This record gives sequence, C-alpha cells and structure tokens, in this order.
Amino acid sequence: MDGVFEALGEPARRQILELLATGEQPVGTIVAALRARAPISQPAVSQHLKVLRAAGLVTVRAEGTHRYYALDQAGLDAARDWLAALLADPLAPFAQPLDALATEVARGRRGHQAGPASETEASERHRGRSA
Amino acid sequence: MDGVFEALGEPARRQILELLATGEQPVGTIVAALRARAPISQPAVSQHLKVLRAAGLVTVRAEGTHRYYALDQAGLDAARDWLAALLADPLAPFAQPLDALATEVARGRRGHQAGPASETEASERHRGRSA
DNA sequence: CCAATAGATAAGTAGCGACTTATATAGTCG
DNA sequence: CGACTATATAAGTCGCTACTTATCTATTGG
Repeated sequence: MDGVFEALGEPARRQILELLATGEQPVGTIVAALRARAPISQPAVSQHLKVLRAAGLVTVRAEGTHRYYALDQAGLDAARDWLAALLADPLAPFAQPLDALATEVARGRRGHQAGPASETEASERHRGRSA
Repeated sequence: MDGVFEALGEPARRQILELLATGEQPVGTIVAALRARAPISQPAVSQHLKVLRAAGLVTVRAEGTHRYYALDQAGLDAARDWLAALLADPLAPFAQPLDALATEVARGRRGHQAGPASETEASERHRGRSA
C-alpha cells in the first residue's frame, strides 16, 4: 500500500476513483468513461489500475472474463489520515526523522523570529543523484 | 488553487507540509529540514514552495528578509473534501461530465453484470497529443 | 477445440517535472 | 551606499512516468 498520494497525483486515476465511487465497474466501462474526456488506450487504463491497486486505492474481483474494480478503503483512509494529521498537529505527530528537527524548531515559533537557521551551506557538490 | 493532488504527489512537498504542521517556518529552516533527509538545493525548495502556493496548500508572510510559510486550510480542505466525496457517494456527487455516464452505469450495478460497454474502439489514430 | 472477447503484460518513446548552477531581487546593517 | 543574507527566478539537463502498439493469457460460447 505504497505511493498513495503519488497515485492520486494523476488526473486520469482520480477520474477512475470518481467513477468507482458510483460502484464497482469492469475495465471496459472504465475505459469508456475515460474516453469521454480524452482518448486513451485500454493498456494505459490497465496500467493506471495497476498503480491504484499497488497504492491500496482499489481492489479487483474477477468474475468470468470480467474484472470488477472497486474503491479500497485502506488507501483512502491512509490519505485521509495523513491530511487529518497535518491539521490536528498538537506537535509533530509524524513518525519521521524530520520530527527531531521539527520539534526543536517548533520551540521558537509563535511570534518570534525563528532560530538562526544555520544553513549547513551545500558546499559539498551533491552532484550524485541516487534518490 | 489548482493542482492540489499533483502538489501532494511529490514526497519532498509532503515533507514540507509535515514540517509546516508544527507551525510557520522560514525557507531556510525548510531547506535545512529537507536536507536532513536528502541533499537538495535551495532553489529546488523554492520551486516546491511555489507549487504548494499555487495549489493553495501554503501561504507566505514576508517579515524583513524572511518569508514565513504556513499551511493553508484552503487546499487541505479541498483535498479532504474530494476524498470525503469519494466515500460518501450517495450517487455521483462529482460535478463532472463523467457524471452522465457514471450515473447511467450506476443503474446496472449491485450484483448484476454491467452494461455492454460498447467500446467505441479507438480506430482513430490519436497520435496528436495536446492535453 | 476454435474463434472471440476481456484484460494484462512487454517493449519502446516522448514529454513533463524535479533537479541543477548561475544570477537577479529584496531587505538589513555598518 | 555597499556588503551581506534570504529568497526567487532563469535556463538547461535528465530521469521517471504516462503513453503508445503489439502480443500474451484467460474465459466463454458455438
């Protein structure tokens, strides 16, 4: 269930989710729906569905030669929870290494000028791209 | 306020939002925070902030030579609302041309095999990409 | 069993978007 | 005013990802 927001970042995939919000649909119907907006090939849709599935945003149910896709609460909940955490925020509720810094920084907020922000200065030539 | 989910699709930008959840921060602090995870240049961060601003996810407040970025409810609400609409779904609450089709399709759902999905078949050579 | 339909996978291409360095703008301080 | 800090913009490069066509697999019906 990885890459939820990456999956949501693509308009065509959001449109698929909107369609599935009306109930489960076979691929053919999804393709037809997307074509109402812009020309797209069946394989392209199949690939989008694969991404949505990997993100935990949809589930598949095979029935005969058809495959019915439906919304998956799991991914949607993950997205909703992340957004909720942003607003809730009683102080860095994110389980990230970022937290250490964020928490420290947070001490100096509210009406003050924040800390000196010591700018490690990228004197290193980070030319190497690996991420 | 466009491209909310596109903006959220980028990990670095989500990390920025997570940091801002702890309170408004100047750019320098944001840069430092991102560098705790991976090397990144200041202009790159500036560009991410621009995207977030365009999406209505953050606001800026200038104070002296510093620019304080903070979360913007507008964009976050837009995202939350879209997700909520997906699950609510008492029948296609999306204001999209898709609706016509979706609604029609929805009639045949629930345990039935959906309509014939007449596959307009992309016999046209949609090589031209403009969207 | 064979033809036909539904969908997924393979392989290649193109364009967008996230990065970089270099430079411009703005505000502060001596 | 001129140097310095903080941030934004310009311009160019490169990889990822969304697309394409071609093909494979699976299920059904005759």
